[in-house]
Amino acid sequence: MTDPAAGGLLARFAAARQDLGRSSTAARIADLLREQITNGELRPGERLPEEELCKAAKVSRNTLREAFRLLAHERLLVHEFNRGVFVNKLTADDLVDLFHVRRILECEGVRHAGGAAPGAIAALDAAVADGERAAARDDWRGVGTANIRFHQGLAALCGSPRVDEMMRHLLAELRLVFDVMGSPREFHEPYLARNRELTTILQRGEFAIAERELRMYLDDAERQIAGRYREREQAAG
Amino acid sequence: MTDPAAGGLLARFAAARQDLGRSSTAARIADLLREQITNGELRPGERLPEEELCKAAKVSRNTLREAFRLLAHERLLVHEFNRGVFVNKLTADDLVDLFHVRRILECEGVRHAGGAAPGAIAALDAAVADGERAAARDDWRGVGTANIRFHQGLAALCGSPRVDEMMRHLLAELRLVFDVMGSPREFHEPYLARNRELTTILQRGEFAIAERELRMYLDDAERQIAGRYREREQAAG
DNA sequence: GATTGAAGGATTGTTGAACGAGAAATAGAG
DNA sequence: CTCTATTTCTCGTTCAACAATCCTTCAATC
Repeated sequence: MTDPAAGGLLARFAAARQDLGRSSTAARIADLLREQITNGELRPGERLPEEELCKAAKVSRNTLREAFRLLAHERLLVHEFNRGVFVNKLTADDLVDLFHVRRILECEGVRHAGGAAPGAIAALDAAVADGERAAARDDWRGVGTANIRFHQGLAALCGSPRVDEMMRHLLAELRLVFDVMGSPREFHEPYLARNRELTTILQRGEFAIAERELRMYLDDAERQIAGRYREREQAAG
Repeated sequence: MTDPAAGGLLARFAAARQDLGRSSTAARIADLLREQITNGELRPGERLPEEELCKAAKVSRNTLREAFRLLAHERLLVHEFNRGVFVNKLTADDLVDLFHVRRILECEGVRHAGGAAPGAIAALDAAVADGERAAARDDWRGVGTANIRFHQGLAALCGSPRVDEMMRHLLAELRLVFDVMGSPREFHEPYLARNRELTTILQRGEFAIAERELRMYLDDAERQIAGRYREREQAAG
């Protein structure tokens, strides 16, 4: 095909062509489902009946099943043999593990931020600035989205496509938890300033300090979410 | 269903029952394909034609497609829209990234091995012993399998199900590389002693030393594989 | 020789109908 | 209430069909 040594115009043209509507219906349905899960329309524990969903989506049941398989690997759906497919419902253990792996990946990124690609720290700054702008116009969903981008950017300091993908999955799973957190404002607001502070420390090249700060931040966030989880489970009886 | 507080006999029975033939045909076909990929019968770059494969496996094409979707998330297969499904072929960049992420996960495990679950270091010892036994009877495939178990065990020192899964995928991908490594004996033999040494250091509780040793080990392994890769690509012209 | 365009064949992606198996719900008896 | 049997629902799979796309081959032109 395209000679990899040819760089420039031809390589860019080929790459751009690759993106033009070249996705399967199954992938598109998976995107749709992912969107509904992460924006809260499909809730944790909810069952996804094939017949209903394929009619609503106007696709065949086989195609829907392929989409389900695509989403199962992101842990957004849980496939239970002969019982159907459910939106994943995180347990307290899941939460502990999620934060554990976040610590591994995000702290690794921060620890080695000195060797990160040129624009990686600038991207953090941009995410924080976007969050601040969204807060200024009371767009708390936008703040949440910028926050997610910020954390994706911390792991991206590792400069590893596989780490990036793992982090995407972790953050998608974490999105399932926002359900229990109540007001987006109340949840996200305190972290805006902390994101700004972390970014400033990183820009100063104080990576060990940044790592320490990030650990405390993640500990606090975990404690907060776990606390709400416990309340929720007690309220459910 | 089973009361989670009921522990003991009933919980163990329910868990065992969960494993009894409760997998779909799609999952079973995926297992079969995974086995063929990891033992070298299906080679990197090879295309998997649906019509042929579904006839050979005696399943319907829809079921085979579901199996493909299941394997794509492990990066063992690459799904190219409208062109078919291929056994993944690792690039030199993939190799660098694989070792990068291995360093993150395995070194994290070793660094914090002091807090690992009680049997975790014993499991490393068992894997090394199995490798030594396999070598003694000239079973070099068995040595390779024990080596993989050893590395899975290093990451398992983290005590995280998500890390375990990530590591499983990394090691499965790495299996794709063994194709280029020639003689299993030549490849695996030097690492037997190093696995034994690493385990001994861990058993002595010298975790920082173990981490240093593991980094050198992974650097050496990476250099070796990358060298063979370059040779192979030059030989291919 | 190289390049382009057209045609044909192969295969992928999707659809819909059908059927069997397993789980869940319901009904009836003690 | 518990237990058992039956019914209903839906999941998992199969099959056949068709449209769309890709790949290969061939012919024409420079």
